[in-house]
Amino acid sequence: MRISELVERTGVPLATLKFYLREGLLPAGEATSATRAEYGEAHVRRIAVIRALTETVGLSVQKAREVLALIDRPEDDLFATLGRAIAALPPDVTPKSTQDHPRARAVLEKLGQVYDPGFVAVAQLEQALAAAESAGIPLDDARLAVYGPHIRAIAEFDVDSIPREATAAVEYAVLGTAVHEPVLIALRRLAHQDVAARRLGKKGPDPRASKRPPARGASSGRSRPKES
Amino acid sequence: MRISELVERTGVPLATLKFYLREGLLPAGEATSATRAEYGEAHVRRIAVIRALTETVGLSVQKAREVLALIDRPEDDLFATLGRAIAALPPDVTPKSTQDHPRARAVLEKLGQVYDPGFVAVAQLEQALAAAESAGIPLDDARLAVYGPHIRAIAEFDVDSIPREATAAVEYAVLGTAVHEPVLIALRRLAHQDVAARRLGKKGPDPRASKRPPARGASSGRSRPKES
DNA sequence: GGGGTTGGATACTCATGGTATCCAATGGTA
DNA sequence: TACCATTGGATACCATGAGTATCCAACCCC
Repeated sequence: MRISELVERTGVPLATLKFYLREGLLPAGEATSATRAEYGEAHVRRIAVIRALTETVGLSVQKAREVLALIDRPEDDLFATLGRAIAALPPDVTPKSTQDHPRARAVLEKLGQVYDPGFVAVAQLEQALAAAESAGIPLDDARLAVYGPHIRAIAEFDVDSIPREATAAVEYAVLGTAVHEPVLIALRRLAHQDVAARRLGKKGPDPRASKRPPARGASSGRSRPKES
Repeated sequence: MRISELVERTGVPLATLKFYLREGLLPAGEATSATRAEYGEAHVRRIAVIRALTETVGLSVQKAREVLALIDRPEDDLFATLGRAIAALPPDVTPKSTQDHPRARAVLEKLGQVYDPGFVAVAQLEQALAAAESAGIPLDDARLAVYGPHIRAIAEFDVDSIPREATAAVEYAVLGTAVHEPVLIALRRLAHQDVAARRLGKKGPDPRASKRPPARGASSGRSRPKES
């Protein structure tokens, strides 16, 4: 298909597609002449991934390019590739990687995970812990004892669901890590609202008591208050 | 203390503090004369929160101001305030709020939570689900069955740990929601790496052996769920 | 064979998030 | 009391990022 059809199919403006082409996010179509190139379904999909990465995951064009490059030319080592992908994900961490990450180390030790300062995610965790601390809400042991196992269970499912085949595995792992984060965050926010509504005696026709009803399939509440 | 001391204490440049003052993120000090104002510990803390919100949580100055305003002048309704805070958190969602959110609705129904299109977080979830889908990794039932309960358990702990006292509750809830998100994300990334190392035979930047037994609740690695 | 796409290059715009200058009033110190 | 560095406040400036818009010349298809 021609580029104008890509515009129609994806809803992305022509100028923006040209920008993605320029920036190397979107591979060029197959040139059929000096002024014509042929694009395929792969381009449509790629554009959707670009938008997902930039708009929803919140990556800069630069970071999105790095992630896409990992998918396009996966290193043989899934583990290292995953590490590189994580380095491209927010929050950006200042490359003082040589330094010690005391909070992260303490947390990882409590979780029984290896502390390796070479992991970018360790620096990200350190930064997040420091931020929580300076906001006056440090991650105490009780909270960690809750967060740790639940997050680990999620991560185990994630890793188990990675396909075996090497190329697919990289793409699945990299995109899955990035793209499910906003889902988890949104689920937590909604759960907060749902739990808060039930616990804190919500106004409205839901005078349910403080005990949590079965989480799955147990609908029956309705009409939760809306914010603004 | 004078502003120069704030600079020392926080490490934030004077020009930047003036910028925060201008933008209304940081309240003015108590003026003692036309060219002198007194700042206190509260200002030091506020600056730390501003940095946490902008650098780690990734809020724009505009959004950070909204969140801080909620903390400074909490509405009487914790629930509504929390909703407003969530609306300031990324990802930014296009305000087509009237519209239907089919994916989010389906997910919430499966979780037994109420679907209320008025929640900003519902639109955020819809966007995240759509992004996952277009990246080729939709949230299938099996994954939801894992994510849902674990996230809910986390959310229940979060809500239970909100202090009773009204003013403190708002600050705690708002900052806690925002500031623990990067922690959870970092924990998941590290858990991915840890689980992957154990499952797939580790070869990271650190050749240290993985001597720990298969961690909690682990089923050994099969793979292949992928149903995209 | 001519008008409407293209590809490719270049230039421009807009919003953010700071920085830097300038100024005039201080006010602590000598 | 003189004086100069420090403030607050206002305004101007700058760098980056993410597109947008324009041009142009080569095409293609009708």
